[in-house]
Amino acid sequence: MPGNERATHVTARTPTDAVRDIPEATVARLPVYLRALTALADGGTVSCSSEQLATAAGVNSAKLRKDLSYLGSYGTRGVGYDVEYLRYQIAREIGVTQDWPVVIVGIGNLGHALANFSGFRSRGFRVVALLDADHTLHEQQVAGIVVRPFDDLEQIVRENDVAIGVISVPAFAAQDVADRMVSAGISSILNFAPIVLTVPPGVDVRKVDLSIELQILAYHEQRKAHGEPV
Amino acid sequence: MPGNERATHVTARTPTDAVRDIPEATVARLPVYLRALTALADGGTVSCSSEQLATAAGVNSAKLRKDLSYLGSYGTRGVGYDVEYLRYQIAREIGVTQDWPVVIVGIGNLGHALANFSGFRSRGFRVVALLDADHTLHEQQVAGIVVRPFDDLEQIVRENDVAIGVISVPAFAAQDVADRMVSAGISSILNFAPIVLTVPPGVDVRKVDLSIELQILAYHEQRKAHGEPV
DNA sequence: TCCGTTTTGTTCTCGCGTTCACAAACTCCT
DNA sequence: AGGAGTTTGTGAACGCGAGAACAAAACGGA
Repeated sequence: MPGNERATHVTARTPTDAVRDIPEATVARLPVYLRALTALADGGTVSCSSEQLATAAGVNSAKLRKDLSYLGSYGTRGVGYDVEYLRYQIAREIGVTQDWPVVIVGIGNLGHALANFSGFRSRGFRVVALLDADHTLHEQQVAGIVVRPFDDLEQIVRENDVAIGVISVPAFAAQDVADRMVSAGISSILNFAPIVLTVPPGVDVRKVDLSIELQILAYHEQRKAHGEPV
Repeated sequence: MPGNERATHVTARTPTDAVRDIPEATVARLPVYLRALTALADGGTVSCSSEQLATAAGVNSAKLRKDLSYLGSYGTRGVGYDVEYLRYQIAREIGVTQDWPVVIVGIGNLGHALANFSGFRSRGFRVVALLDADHTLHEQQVAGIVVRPFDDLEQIVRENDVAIGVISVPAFAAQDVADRMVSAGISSILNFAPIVLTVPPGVDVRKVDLSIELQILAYHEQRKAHGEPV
């Protein structure tokens, strides 16, 4: 995805700050590489070539090598990459060597699914709270975590130093939730509500939208059917 | 696909086929415009400028106009766009003026949430079947639809002319499900399993991956914290 | 009818991302 | 030790997308 217009990314950077900045397109692929490396490691693979890893990640090897080159030189020419070493380096670069605390707001069907999603814990995230405005849900346990009132947001963010929030409420409530999150100190939001969120500069928003994905598929599907009569 | 590596898009096009081909980046935004127009129409707005619509869709107006220009000239200079007319034109271009039949495979937590997702019906899709290999789920109703055995896939695809499949099974089962879908005749897949699917040319795959989205946020979050001490 | 105002549709330029192609560097074998 | 074979890391070319800027077209008022 060129540029990646899904993320509203605003970062203040000081001139002295000589941190390599990694292209957004590359950042979006690092998690894929990380997962592929984890799978290789689980399978007992100790070392791999860029070709192998690229295949596992579903990209071509030139792109993979260029992406990795932004992080540094972690391979050995003529040999390949040490799986465990590279895995750690990518995890460190992404920032998932320790767990990030996350709050989920909106415990409907989707919120349930998210709370139960095992990938959270295994991939560098920890759900510290489930919130919902509906008081009939409070005190209920979901995935071993008790659902609390939405108004507890500020307290929870403060106490757990939460930076990432997940919004899985209906569209009409999403902007309000986002506003409260931002004012509580959250600066990265993953939004499942089908609406365009407005947030101040410095806050990152990524959206996941089922109907958009389906409609993109529908477009191509229509093309196939139309282009060549089967 | 250079524009969007999330979709494996292979389309055979005949030389005589003079269908405008719309850039992938534009295709990905059309559903957003469609939604914004629907919201405007619901709010009673009859006509709007590119500026208004762009704001509602969260893009800048130049980009919006350029995107729309790929579809044709549906606006009036000095006036703007007729909301209902433009909405229909975009829906037609995407191919959601009629409903697309969809099957969902994997009725766990996420599958439940997807089955209950109201946006399906309202945005051009119709869930014709819920499938799961776990026979303890069969005969159960989810969102008013009875869960059927995975082995019914071929029959269902044939009888309902299904082109789009949704995969919400665990990662280890996803490739098998995809293979079965493809051989049953499905040519567009929305994959929620955290794995890279391999499919033959001509089949589109889009993936939705929660941990990847979170990890991208984590990367930027780490940067913010590191770059400037709050 | 004519002119000013508004807003679209399009052209142009710039920057980013992808890919190719190759030099550098490492291993292995003789 | 030296050469053949591998594989990484990167410089350069190319193509696509974003945004600015402007010409074309429609409307309204005098």
